[in-house]
Amino acid sequence: MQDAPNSRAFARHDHAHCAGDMMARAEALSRDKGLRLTPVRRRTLEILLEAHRALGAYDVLDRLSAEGYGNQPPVAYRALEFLVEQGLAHRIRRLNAFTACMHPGEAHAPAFLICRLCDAVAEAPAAAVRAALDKAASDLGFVIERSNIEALGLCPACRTGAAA
Amino acid sequence: MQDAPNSRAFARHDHAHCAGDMMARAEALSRDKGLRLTPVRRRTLEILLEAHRALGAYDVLDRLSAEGYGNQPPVAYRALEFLVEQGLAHRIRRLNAFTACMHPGEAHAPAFLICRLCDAVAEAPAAAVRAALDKAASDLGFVIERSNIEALGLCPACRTGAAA
DNA sequence: GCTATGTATGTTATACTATAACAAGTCAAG
DNA sequence: CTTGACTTGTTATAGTATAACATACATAGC
Ligand SMILES: [Zn+2]
Ligand SMILES: [Zn+2]
Ligand SMILES: [Zn+2]
Ligand SMILES: [Zn+2]
Repeated sequence: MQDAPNSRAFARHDHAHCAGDMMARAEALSRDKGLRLTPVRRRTLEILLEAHRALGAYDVLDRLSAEGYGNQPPVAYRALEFLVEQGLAHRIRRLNAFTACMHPGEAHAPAFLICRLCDAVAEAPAAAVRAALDKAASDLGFVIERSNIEALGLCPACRTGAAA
Repeated sequence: MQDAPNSRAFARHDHAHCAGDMMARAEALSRDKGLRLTPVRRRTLEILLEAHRALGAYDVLDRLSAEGYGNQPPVAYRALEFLVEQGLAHRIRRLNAFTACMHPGEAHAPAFLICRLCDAVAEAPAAAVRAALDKAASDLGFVIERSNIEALGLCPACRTGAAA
């Protein structure tokens, strides 16, 4: 059921462990905040974690419907929207896709690094980036509420492996 | 034919002058680089400049077709793609929209500040932001080729004018 | 218990965004 | 005037996202 992950977020790691850890954090977070991490929502998050790369809403929907959940777009979009709002997932606008957050709970304004060859998506720590952005905005009198910082390029593996 | 601009990029200015200036720059740039700034492409850029805010591809298409150009999506998408590739316009992914570049010719990695109330879009200087992003990427061994930096929030006018 | 209320899910239908593929026209070099 | 590169137009279709309504489920009062 699970695609072979073609991304390791730029570094080999014990993926089963990392996914399990994220789920545990998500459940703790839901308990603390009184959120309802229902079966569809939980399964959606698991799907994102298993894929370990950005998935389109319809990719998620395919998997959900194959497991007996609704098979219409709103089912996936609503679950994904919930996860994004709660900070458990992020939306990658450049890819029209979603990815599980790797630092749930920690307040963070992430930057995403997208490899154009292998489609890996890494969530880079971006406190400094966000600070610079806040500065640029406040110079114009603008107050930032949400931000999307996305970069396209080559991940370490693809950079050394291929010349394109 | 021209919408009342609801944005002034956060500052009053002589819009006719600013648009004319941008067109002049675009033509100079095209001459220098041997590009073909054809009627559709030129008109598309003018439309973006007149609107002075981000326009969807279909908004542009409506205007183009009303003026006798083709009325099918590829007409607009191709002209917009050309402008973006030549650095004469930018794509705002958060809005599925396009906006004329306010600094054509100058190498720049812009950040876009999008007001969620009045839809104004400002192109903020973001050299510092981009530098911080490059640093974050290189720490992970990632090489950035293109980036989208977009922020949603409140522009100065909407911040003082309304409490929402 | 039983109902009222809010929330979540399922479903239908449709709107919006984007591109593939091919045909026809334009332009400049040779 | 023919060739070849490029631009525009058109048809058709793919891909992304949401509105609106119906049903089911939970929890909290009564
Ligand atoms: Zn995150
Ligand atoms: Zn890669
Ligand atoms: Zn620009
Ligand atoms: Zn505003």
